[in-house]
Amino acid sequence: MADRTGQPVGSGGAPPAGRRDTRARMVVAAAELFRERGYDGTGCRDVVARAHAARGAIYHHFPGGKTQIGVDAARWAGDRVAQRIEAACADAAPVDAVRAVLDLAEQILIGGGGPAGCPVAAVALSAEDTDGTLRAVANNAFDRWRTAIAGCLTSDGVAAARAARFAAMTVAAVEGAVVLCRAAGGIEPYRDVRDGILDHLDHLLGTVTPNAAP
Amino acid sequence: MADRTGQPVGSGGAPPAGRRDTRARMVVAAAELFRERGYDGTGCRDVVARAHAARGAIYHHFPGGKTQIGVDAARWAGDRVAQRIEAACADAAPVDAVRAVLDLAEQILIGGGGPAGCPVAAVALSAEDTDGTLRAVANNAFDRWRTAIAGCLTSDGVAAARAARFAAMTVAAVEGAVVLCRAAGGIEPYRDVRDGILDHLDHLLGTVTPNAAP
DNA sequence: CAAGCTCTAGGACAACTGTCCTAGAACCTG
DNA sequence: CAGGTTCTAGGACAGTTGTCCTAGAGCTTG
Repeated sequence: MADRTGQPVGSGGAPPAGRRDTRARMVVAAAELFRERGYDGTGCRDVVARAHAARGAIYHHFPGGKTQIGVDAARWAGDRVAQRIEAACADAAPVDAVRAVLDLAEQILIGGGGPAGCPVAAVALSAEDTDGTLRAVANNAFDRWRTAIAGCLTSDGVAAARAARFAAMTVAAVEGAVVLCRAAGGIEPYRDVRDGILDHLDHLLGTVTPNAAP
Repeated sequence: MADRTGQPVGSGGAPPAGRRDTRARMVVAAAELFRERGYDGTGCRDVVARAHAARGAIYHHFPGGKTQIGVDAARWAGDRVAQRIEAACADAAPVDAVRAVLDLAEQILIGGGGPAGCPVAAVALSAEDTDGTLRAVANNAFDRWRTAIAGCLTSDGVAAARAARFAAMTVAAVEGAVVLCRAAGGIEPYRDVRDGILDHLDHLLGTVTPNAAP
């Protein structure tokens, strides 16, 4: 809803739309649309419309066409989430860090008014990506997320292989919960998935947290 | 590759394609294509081409158009998987049942030559599904899968709420692993996810299986 | 003010989409 | 074989898509 400078994307009803940050607005708009409607379900015209840009801006700012928009949007969204995960994992004990990551996921991917979705997953599932350009970007993001979570656990004494498995499972479960929540039309499936992950974390760390019912 | 009667879909190079099972062939072809290219990435013409059918067959057999093809394909694929999960959960101890489910997932969703994919998830992520018809079918399938897995655990003494969380987490993790494997272009992410789930299962059941390295 | 560059604005185009339509082949029933 | 039903075959159509293009607005520098 707000781009990286913090200013609103569309300042009111019908903004003049003639500033120099068109490219950045398009990246944000594309990430939002991919989240909502998927990569194949989003047209270049949808992107420029939401970004209040002109169609000519597409090939001026993104000579690589739709693919490059996908690359940039997935990279932007993936980096943004990675930074927040890394921040959450840097200065907290594993239990709190994972809890923060799960809250982050609920806030970014599941909740937020509209239906659940993830721009990185959307780009990874693109049908036209024959050369794997888009998938590579998505893979990079997933990798960063996993690495951050795993690192948080190993620094607390969990064995590296076990931490890697937990991190992979957590990222996969969250991405899968997006699909389940889409299908269910609500947030409930995520709640179960999140609590299941926390069950596992409790066992991993050998602690028992109060709000995990038997 | 083979339809529900067991006979090959296309008996050789260019079959005469004039039998009466056109509808069933189209459902199978649609499920395959949705798995490979997603719902929005698959055209009606792709479906009839793979099913060796004529374009007129679309609205003859599916008066509801593409949406109905999606409904039938997701229902068919979802039921098929549900039956196999239920069978695996009916006659085995939880450890073996979950292991069988995970092997099933690897075989159906992740492996199989081409890229990872799931027709049910593809239908759930459709962009045009404004009235929720497609999502309802997908939700139904996910629900059956979860219920079967959870039931297997509760019948072995695991508390119902905990079993439900584990089942939700397992289904979500597998669906998410499909996305991770798409992005990675290989099966490796799934291996970690699967072993993470088995770690959790070991703890849930209080056993220690030999091939789960620390 | 003049020249030059960056960027917006939207027309044009071929390819493709879902949908509907009519013709005729194939089959079943009498 | 006649009559009717079921299904295949593909043409037609309006709408959309990604892409490329030219025209000009707006800013920056001399």
